[in-house]
Amino acid sequence: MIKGGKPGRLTLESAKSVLREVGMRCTAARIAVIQSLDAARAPMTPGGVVDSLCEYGFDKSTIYRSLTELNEAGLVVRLDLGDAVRRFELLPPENDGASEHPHFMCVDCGKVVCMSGFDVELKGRSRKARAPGIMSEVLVRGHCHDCAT
Amino acid sequence: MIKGGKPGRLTLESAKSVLREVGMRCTAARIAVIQSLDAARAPMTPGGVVDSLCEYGFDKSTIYRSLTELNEAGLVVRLDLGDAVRRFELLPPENDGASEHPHFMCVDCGKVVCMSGFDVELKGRSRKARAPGIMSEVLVRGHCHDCAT
DNA sequence: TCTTAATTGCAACTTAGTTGCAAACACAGA
DNA sequence: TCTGTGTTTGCAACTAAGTTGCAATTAAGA
Ligand SMILES: [Mn+2]
Ligand SMILES: [Mn+2]
Ligand SMILES: [Zn+2]
Ligand SMILES: [Zn+2]
Repeated sequence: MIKGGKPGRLTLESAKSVLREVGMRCTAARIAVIQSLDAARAPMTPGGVVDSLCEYGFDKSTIYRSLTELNEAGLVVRLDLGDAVRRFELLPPENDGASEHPHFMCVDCGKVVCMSGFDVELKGRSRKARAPGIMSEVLVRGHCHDCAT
Repeated sequence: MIKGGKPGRLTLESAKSVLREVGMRCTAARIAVIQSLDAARAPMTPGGVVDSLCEYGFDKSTIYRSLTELNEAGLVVRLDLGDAVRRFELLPPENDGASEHPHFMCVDCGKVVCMSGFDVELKGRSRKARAPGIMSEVLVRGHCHDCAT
């Protein structure tokens, strides 16, 4: 439970404790990356994180490395949302696996939405249709309400 | 209806007629791209097409341009399958829209499978859950049967 | 405070994809 | 079949994202 933070905003202290919990050193770059991801309402591209933090003097290689490390540590998920760019999303604290959810991306405006309230069902049209594997992540592309005519 | 071709293989003549139907000139590069996509059993990355055709002397810029043009002409769909690489897939002749289907990509081995026999249903967990837009393309990621332990 | 391994900034590098332009080409019409 | 014209190509140079090696800096435990 985070105290003193605005809703949806990690405090400096909670960002630090989240790093310590996974055995990573608390560095300015990692904290900045976590806070940048936390401030965003949708998954961010690496370039977006770089843009948002380079102006504070962080190097792009540091940011790329931080994103990779945070992902390997399980604090951040790396999403492949299908516009030829990777995106990173900060997992909620005490992630119990329930945070997996489909994502929607608008093919017109590029907007990405977390479909946290949705389940996905794949149904074979014929009896013999067999799924090619075990589903772990779903991406839906289409036209968002703003872009649908 | 194509005559004289092996199943699933476009003849030279049918590749040409497909180009003429959409008002494009029949050039060696475009025919080669169409045949390369046709020979593949799964959507191809631009790099894959480049690799398969560069050795015959085609330039990579020509191949990239051909893929874009074939896509704009509606002969080829461009899929964004979520590994930060675009893929291209030749549409079947007399495409009636029924060729839209979900795709599966294995997060371990990268294999891509066309899930032509499947429908996707998105169900909101609560009554108020509203889809963020109109679904047009679905990608499922996961572990294929070969890679699942 | 000191020590040491982890992390950073930098600059050079890699690789996919794009672009401008002159030469080559497809094809409609003669 | 030949020709004229607009289209397409190959080339080489370029752009932009992401990666890498390494010396300098820093976090954190002793
Ligand atoms: Mn999400
Ligand atoms: Mn397909
Ligand atoms: Zn939109
Ligand atoms: Zn696999």
